[in-house]
Amino acid sequence: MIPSASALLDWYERHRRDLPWRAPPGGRTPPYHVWLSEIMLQQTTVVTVKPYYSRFLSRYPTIEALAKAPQEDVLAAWAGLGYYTRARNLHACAQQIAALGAFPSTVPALRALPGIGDYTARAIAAIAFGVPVVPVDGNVERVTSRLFAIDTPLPAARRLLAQQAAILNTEPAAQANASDFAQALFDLGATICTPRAPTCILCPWQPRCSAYAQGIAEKLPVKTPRGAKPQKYGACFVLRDRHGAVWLRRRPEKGLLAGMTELPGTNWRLEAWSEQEALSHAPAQAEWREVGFVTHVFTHLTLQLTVYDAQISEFRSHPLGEGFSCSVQALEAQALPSVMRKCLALAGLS
DNA sequence: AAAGCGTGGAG
DNA sequence: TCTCCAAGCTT
Repeated sequence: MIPSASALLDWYERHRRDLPWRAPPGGRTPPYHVWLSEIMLQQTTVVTVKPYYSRFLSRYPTIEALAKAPQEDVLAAWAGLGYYTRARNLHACAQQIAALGAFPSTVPALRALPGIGDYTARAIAAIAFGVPVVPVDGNVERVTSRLFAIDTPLPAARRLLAQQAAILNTEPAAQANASDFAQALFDLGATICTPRAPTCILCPWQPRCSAYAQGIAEKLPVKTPRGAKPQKYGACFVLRDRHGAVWLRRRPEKGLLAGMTELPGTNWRLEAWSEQEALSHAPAQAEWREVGFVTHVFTHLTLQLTVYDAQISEFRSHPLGEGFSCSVQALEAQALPSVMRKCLALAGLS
């Protein structure tokens, strides 16, 4: 039996979350805002996104303003949010859309843009343009797996769950209210059909939920466990001149933290570095002092950095490698990822 | 198509 | 401390 779309829409009308990128009932969020929020929300919580979203919109009120901005500035505005390829794709995407002259409104046209995959294309189409499609994100996968009691483990079950989710969309009420229906599914997953301890008592779809009937809602969806992440080691150097400025450099255009600003340092490897070996990678000869360690967990590795600091009189009187000088006041505007901000904080900066 | 790609918060 | 998680995309 197909759960009733109108039951969900009624529930949504009463319990919808008030979010910065969500228009009041009856209103419509501009596609630029929908798109920006969707990119920021990829693998990122609402609480984390909120301050970034409002800051980003004040800085780039229109997609044209974003398109014209230097990539460095966009990365700086994104610093701390993670998954920095999103920011690079966002910028490239803004330029493509600005060149088009209008925001694409169909799933295939959206899908062709950088940083927009199957999920995001459907989300923008449904939310901003009312196209009757269901965006299948983690919320919808969870809701669907419980509704139909699908215990095939993710990510193998992804296609099956997408097919089942499409069944939800066969009702006229769902198709006629595509924007609300999509967001209602998100809210159901975020507030009722939660990963742990779902509140099935309050769920508008509880009478039709197969997992609830079997008492296995909390066990779904099943996920294949992932392997342990390797531990890596590195060292970085906080070099200051007598004016207090810091020596920084830009990371390579590909790979981890691509294009972001960093402290100069060693590469990151599985084997720990001896002090002597680490210091041979220092940006200058100086009296280096070990400040301490920073541990940072990335998606696929754990990194331990040894932080050294030293002071010299003038940067230009030393043979420094690639890099640039940055005043302490200007650090905030740099595209410094969180791991680097931790290192700077340990050395007493920022 | 499996792996790479950030971060901070909750339990 | 540790594991899992949050509106996934790209190669």
